[in-house]
Amino acid sequence: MADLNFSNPSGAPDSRANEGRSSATAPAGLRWDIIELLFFAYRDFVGDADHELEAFGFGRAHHRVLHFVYRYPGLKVADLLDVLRITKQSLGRVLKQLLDEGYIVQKAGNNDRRQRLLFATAKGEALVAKLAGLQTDRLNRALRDIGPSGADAVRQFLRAMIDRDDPDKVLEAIFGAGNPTAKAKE
Amino acid sequence: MADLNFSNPSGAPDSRANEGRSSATAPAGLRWDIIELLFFAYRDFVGDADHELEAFGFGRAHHRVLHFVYRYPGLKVADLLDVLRITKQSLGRVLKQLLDEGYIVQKAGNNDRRQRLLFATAKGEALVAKLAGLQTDRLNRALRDIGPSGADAVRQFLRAMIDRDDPDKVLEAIFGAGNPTAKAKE
DNA sequence: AAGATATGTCAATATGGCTGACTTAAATTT
DNA sequence: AAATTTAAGTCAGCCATATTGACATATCTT
Repeated sequence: MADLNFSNPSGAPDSRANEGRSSATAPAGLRWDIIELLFFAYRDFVGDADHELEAFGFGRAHHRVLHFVYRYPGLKVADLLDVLRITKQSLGRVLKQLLDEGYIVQKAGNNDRRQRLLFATAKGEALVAKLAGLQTDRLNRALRDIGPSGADAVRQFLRAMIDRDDPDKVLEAIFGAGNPTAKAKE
Repeated sequence: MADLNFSNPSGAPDSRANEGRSSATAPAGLRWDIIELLFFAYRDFVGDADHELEAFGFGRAHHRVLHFVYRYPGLKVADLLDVLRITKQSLGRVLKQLLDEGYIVQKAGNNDRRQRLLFATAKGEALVAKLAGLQTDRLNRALRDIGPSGADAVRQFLRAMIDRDDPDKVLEAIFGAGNPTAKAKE
């Protein structure tokens, strides 16, 4: 195999992997370690679902749509656009497939019959629960060792990573109601 | 604006947002909350860099390449393919741009002159450090409130989220040497 | 009646993935 | 020395997912 380490076969500069800080900018050092851990953790986290989705001929985009429609039944198309931060045209393609194949249904709003309120069907629920199950398995494994207080720290960390200006409907639901966080909504 | 809540304008099923468990699979409930927090946290985390990259005419793919080349100087093309889990052809396009525009240079390996070892130039370092600075700012904000033990929990959680079978060179560096667990690294 | 809004759709384009086939140069094996 | 394997690069084309701009339709608001 040769050369499996990062030793320096060409006399070039040494690895910066363990520097802990860069010479370039931040006074207290850049958080290279967490930046990379987030990259790999998220890659493998979504990989669980990606693999399963292939069998259905779906991609990550279908998963995101189905997930939020299942979780927030009656979501409007406009809400979904806010949450996913994509354009109507991009959503249209994916949503049409999910509708055509019976994972989602639309109902006209009662107050405003222009609106198309979205709901997951039983078929849609089954798929989204299967995917969430895979991801939950990984999360449970990762949370097992750090205890309840660690899990709380993780939740608090993730919440604090999210932009709070201009929240969409889903974020309002997450941060608004029964979910007071470190500082709540401020 | 109308209808800013998730109340039920069409008599449809209630929101599942606060269920805590699904009727579908997992015995102890699916971790919907963390699944969603991860989605939003990662979306905003990479959004910091994405926005800045636009000004350079680069995309997320360029960032990933430049990041790992900077962090692990002398990385071979084959290593990069393992880490990013993309094909040679996909990498080729972005790598060529980064080479042409002077963010990365290649050197032939000493032991094996077929290899092209990759190094970030000063120009490349400046860009990658700028991007890491933006992401570090967000991380610092998020970690500030949970204290050192919370930060350790987050690190431990993220490490446990990553697949350990078939690790690439970078993961070997992260998990192998001076990084027995959530501690050390300094 | 006029205007604004919610959704859907057309056409064109870009990015970043993919596969398969092939070349070149250099290392390794026989 | 010759054959094979390996590392990298490239060509050609395909697909998924994103983009913008323009426009149609139905419906709500004024």
